[in-house]
Amino acid sequence: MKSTFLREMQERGYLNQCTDLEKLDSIMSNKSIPAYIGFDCTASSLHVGSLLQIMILRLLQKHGHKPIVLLGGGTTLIGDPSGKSSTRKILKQKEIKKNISSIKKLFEKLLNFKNKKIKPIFVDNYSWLGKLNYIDFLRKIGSQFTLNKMLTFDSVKSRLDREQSLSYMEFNYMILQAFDFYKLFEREKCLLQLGGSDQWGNIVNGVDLIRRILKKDAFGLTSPLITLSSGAKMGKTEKGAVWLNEKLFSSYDYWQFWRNSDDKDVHRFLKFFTDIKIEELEKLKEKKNINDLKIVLANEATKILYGKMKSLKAEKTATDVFKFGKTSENLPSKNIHNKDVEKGLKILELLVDYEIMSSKSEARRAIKNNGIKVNDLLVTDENMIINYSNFEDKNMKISFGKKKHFLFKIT
RNA sequence: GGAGGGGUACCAAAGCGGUCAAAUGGGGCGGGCUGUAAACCCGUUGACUUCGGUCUUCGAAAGUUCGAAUCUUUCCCCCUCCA
Repeated sequence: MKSTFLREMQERGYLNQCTDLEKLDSIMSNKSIPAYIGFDCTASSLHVGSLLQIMILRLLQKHGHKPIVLLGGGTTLIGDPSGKSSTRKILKQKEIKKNISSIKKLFEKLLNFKNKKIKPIFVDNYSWLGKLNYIDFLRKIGSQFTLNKMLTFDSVKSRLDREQSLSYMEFNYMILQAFDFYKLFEREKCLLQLGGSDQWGNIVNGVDLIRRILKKDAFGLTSPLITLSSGAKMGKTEKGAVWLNEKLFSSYDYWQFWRNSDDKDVHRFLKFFTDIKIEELEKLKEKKNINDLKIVLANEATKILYGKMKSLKAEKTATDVFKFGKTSENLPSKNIHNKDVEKGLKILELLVDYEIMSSKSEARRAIKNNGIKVNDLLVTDENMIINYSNFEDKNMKISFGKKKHFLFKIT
């Protein structure tokens, strides 16, 4: 492969399927092109499930191509049926707008805005989808799609095969996404759409549409679906989704997320989710054992999202807590009122009130199972009262299990 | 439209008048071992509790009964076969 972008895509394992790899290679090796990835705006942030796509956008920039970030304000109103077994709840337009602006901020952290030539373009497909005239659209675009073909696409077929209902609205999703590509091709000369392998059908439809109407070549490229070695989908933990937003998922937890990767996932993840060069990775693999590589992974991944400072801080906190068993200032902290401490607070109430446990029953259970520690001392009595004597320097550490630690500070 | 089958906890699935807050498996959580891993082992998995119990749950509502996840009626939803 001649194109440096495609070569690195392949080396890093981002490459799954391409509509015409050879031709794309010859184009990309000759000039800089705009390429786009669409993102759903169903939540106020993206989670690690979308991280691979973000890494690909970064890679585009690294090799001198211009990324277009499509935030699907229009398509999110419809809901992509790909890979879903049932219709999702449909969001209000207002929420989607809010989500878009919040997701945009995330990209501002992750992409390069300094170099004018490759500065990302943000587009919201509502700006064209929202204005469509139904009849015109059917005549111009709808006529290019045959039902025969649409019914063969996985996203449609799997729903029908399993006799799960698929609304006419959702059925139209792929046409809208195809239309997006067509629009971006016209407006921004966007030659390439990237996406996860579940987007293949949608992407191919766009490529076809451009060929039919404009008689021009466009390309589609998908990345593999990343799963954990356990087979689970990436990005869900006991805390819920691993969000790429510090308000929803702290940088310390984010660091921990990577640190706790399965051995079998570490090498892949280093390639997928860090900026470390492939050759350097090979050397690292020889130098470090798997457990230390996890620290490298956590550091590098956290660095990309939250910067070097926060990454170092998270590592230091982790070393303090896990290696030295110390209480670290940087643990997730909770403020506790002076008057509560003065009165004395039952441990059960404290655990529930400060959202470490979701109910008193759960808290009781945790204590019974030796899961709760106050300042590293096992709590054996569920009626224990927390007061000043538990604080040292206005600080108290409460631990649930071996990994979840919280620092309580008196205010 | 006709004939059957079914909706049970996070998921799958048993129970088919009391002993059912509901077997079993998966998942989750905690403990042990370890490397903050995997595998394995143990415990736990509705809420509240003065630890005696109490309250709310088996698609929804009404009923029969001393007593219902279990029986009856109506309604909603899903599946299979026929048209």
